[in-house]
Amino acid sequence: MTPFSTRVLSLVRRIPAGRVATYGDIARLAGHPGAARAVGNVMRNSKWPDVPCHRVIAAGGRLGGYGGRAVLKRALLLAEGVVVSGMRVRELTRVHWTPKTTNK
DNA sequence: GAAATGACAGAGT
DNA sequence: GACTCTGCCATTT
Repeated sequence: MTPFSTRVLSLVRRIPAGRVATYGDIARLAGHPGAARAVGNVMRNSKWPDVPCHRVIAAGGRLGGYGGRAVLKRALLLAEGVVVSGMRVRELTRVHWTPKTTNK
C-alpha cells in the first residue's frame, strides 16, 4: 500500500452514483497530474469493494482500457444512469464528476 | 536499485 | 471524426 493509492481510492470513493471521473482527473486530484496510468494501475490491484472503480473512466469519455472489464463498467454505468454509447460515454459533460460538482 | 508493465492522455495522421 | 504512436507516472518483479 502506498499513500498515492490511498489518495486515489479516497477520491474514487467520493464519486457519487451517476457520475464518472477520468483517470487523469483522479491523478490530478491525487496531486500527481499526468499519473493517469498509475491511477489505473492502482485500481487494478485495488480490491477495495468501497471503491467504485467502474465509475472511473479514461479521458474523452472512453471506458478505457481493459477488454471485458470495460464492458462490465459500461453496464454498471448504464445502470447508474450514465449515457454510454458503445465504448464511450456520451453525456460526459453531464456525468463528469469533479470535487466541486459533487451534487451541484 | 533498475527494468518492465499497465484500467491513460495528448498529439498527429 | 476515428485510429495510431509516443510520452508519463507509479507500482511491481
